[in-house]
Amino acid sequence: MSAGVRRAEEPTKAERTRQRILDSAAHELARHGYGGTSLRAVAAGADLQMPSLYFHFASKDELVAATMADGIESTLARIQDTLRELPPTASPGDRLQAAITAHLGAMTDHHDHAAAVIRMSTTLPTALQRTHHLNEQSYVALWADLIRAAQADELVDPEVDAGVLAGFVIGGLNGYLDAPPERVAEVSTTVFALLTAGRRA
Amino acid sequence: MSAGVRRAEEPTKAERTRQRILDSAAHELARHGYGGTSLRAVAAGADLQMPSLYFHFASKDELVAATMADGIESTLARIQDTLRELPPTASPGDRLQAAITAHLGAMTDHHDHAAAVIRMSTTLPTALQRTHHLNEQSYVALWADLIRAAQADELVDPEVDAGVLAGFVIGGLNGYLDAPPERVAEVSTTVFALLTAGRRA
Amino acid sequence: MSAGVRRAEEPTKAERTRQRILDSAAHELARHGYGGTSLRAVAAGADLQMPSLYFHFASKDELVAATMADGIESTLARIQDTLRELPPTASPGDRLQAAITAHLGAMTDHHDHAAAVIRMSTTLPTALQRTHHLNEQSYVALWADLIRAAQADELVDPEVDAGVLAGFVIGGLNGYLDAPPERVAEVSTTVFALLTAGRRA
Amino acid sequence: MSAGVRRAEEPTKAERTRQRILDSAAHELARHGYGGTSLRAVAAGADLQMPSLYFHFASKDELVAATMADGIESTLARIQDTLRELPPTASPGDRLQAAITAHLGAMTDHHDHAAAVIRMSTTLPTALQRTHHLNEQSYVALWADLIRAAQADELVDPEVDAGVLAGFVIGGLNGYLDAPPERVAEVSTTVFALLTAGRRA
DNA sequence: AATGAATGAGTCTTCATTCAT
DNA sequence: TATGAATGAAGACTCATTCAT
Repeated sequence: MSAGVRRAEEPTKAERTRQRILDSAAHELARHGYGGTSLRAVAAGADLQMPSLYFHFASKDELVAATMADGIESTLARIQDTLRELPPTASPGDRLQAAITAHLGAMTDHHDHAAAVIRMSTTLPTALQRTHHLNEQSYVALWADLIRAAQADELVDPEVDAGVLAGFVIGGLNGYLDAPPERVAEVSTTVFALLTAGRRA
Repeated sequence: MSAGVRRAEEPTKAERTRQRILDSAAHELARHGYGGTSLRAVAAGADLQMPSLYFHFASKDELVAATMADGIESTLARIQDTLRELPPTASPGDRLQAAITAHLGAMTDHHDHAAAVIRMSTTLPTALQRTHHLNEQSYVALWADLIRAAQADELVDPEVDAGVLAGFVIGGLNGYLDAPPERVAEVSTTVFALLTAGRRA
Repeated sequence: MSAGVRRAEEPTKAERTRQRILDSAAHELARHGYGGTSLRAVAAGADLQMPSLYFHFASKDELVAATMADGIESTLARIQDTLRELPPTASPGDRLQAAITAHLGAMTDHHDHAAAVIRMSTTLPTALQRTHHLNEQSYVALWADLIRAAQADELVDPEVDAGVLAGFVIGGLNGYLDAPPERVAEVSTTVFALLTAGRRA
Repeated sequence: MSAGVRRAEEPTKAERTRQRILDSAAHELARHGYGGTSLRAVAAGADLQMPSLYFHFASKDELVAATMADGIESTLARIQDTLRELPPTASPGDRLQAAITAHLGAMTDHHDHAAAVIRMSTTLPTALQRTHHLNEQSYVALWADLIRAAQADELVDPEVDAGVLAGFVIGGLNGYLDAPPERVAEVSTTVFALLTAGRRA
């Protein structure tokens, strides 16, 4: 305790515990879904007794909501950071390719958090569904924008509906959730080739 | 009943009840996952008391396994029937297009059964995972074959790995699980266009 | 059914089934007690479906009562037959020794039936306790008579209360319920020697 | 509580609850056997709700095992304490007599605990049988030693097998489980007289 | 004489949650 | 900041029993 000066970078003990809980929750939720995840297991994974969770989260649903937010935000942030770091000269195609790689990378790097979001989605209690849908839609919108830019560039077939295609691509990519990290490059290339097939080498 | 001859088409009372249970189970499992599905709810959906389930299935796991088998088989059968009914002159492209439509059609027609299979997969207890994985693999193999035939015909880019692509397509299509039936045609066209983009109009 | 003449010695099909049920019930009751015995197991042991028991017995309690009566009666009958078959010249000591051997013999020959009676006694529902106690008392009385006769003959210490001793002997003998048949003779001799120790070789 | 020093004599709240549960379990098990004892009844007898039992015992079997251990240990301890407190000058006969009285006393003082052990023994699930058998054998061995000492002293007929006799005596004594306390003296005398009949006044 | 189908009450057990400490 | 002790509701599953066949 020792009344030290607290820097922003040094997380509180409470904050560290909270993160351990979120990690454990993601781990369990990814594997057992909402209904199959018990707080006992979450607590055990965070080296805590069950009631201690209530110091950090008011209820199971609040914990689940926080876990999902954590997962979505980190994936979104990753893609946005990746795009932002591209040189201004990057073409729509470069941006699309980078997004694909970033999405696959997020899935392998934060496997449990991504998996929790993807797999729990439909088994959520109605209270949590609404929030999830909004998040999902804004993510689809991000991809639709990327695709539209590529279509404007004639890199992707302009006939295809960008929204439909965005949903298809996200669903397809999510199928590689459990793929080993070393296949990321291959999948990324394959998917990009598919989207841009027959146009500009 | 009175000593009548039983035709194959007249299901037993037990068979009818069993099917009601499977339908109800699919409904619940699709919405709440394995861990979130209670036998009480399944029974209620089949107009039965909970213990009556045990006359037809020995345990929750056996019921879930039967539900999954039901779902997979009906989708597989649908695709295979569709392909079989195509004229012998049908090209690999026709077959691929027909499969896409059949998959989407199965998802909308047997929504709950398909959804149960797709959504439960990862939250299954380990005992049931094995069976599921085998089914899944044989389904992926079916699609890989369709794709390879199209590649031989130069309709799909031969550079792309057929297995990877099959997984991607299935994942992408499954994303339309909840899409309204009237969009099936649009999605089907879009996906086919995507796969064959830039080749033979 | 073939309208045959029925002799007293040829048991009806129903009678045979009933006996199979009683045997199976004794087997289960001896091993699991009243509360631990399920009718399903009893039926299985008699090669029947559970509801079929109700054709022969109106309820679980009636079946249990019949099983106990069966067990007690057969043991009582065995001892009485043994005593009756002794020559009129048999001494009280001979009769006592014969009874001991008969009791031990009944326990090994009709092991399950004897065990059911002995072990279930205290775990019975109150409705059945009464009947059991009456049977028990008349059995103790039989032994008290045998002991009193031996005391009159100065073969057993006349100072000892015959009732107390009868209870002790029965309890002691019942402890050998699971003893292997080949030890019957040894136990029988030991017990008789104990009762008559120091008197008339 | 207020930061007090905990003495060994002051049992924890948990320890007190645990003992109440054990007492209630003994009460129920003695009357209804393993299969007939419901945790609901045990909890009620301990002024608890059923699930609260699981804070103290992980399962029904663990509770039953603890109850049996409790019963056996307390009886064993009682006899051993009694023997230890005898003056060094006590003869084998004195020791045997004291053991008989101690066994009967334990049965009346800790009636339920003793009865639970005695009556449940045979209806136990196989998992618990093993432990019980070991306890039983060491108890028989204790008695066999006492008897052998008395035989060496010619107080008990040396011809008789000490092991067989020990089993017989324990079984016989256990028959008095439900005897009223005021008969303990009479039974004790009777049994001792029986064992030593015809020898040394 | 026996069974197939079903059920209400009850089994053991786990759940999310509370609250005093 | 965390835990020890407890609980009401619900979980899957088994029970004895019924009744039409």
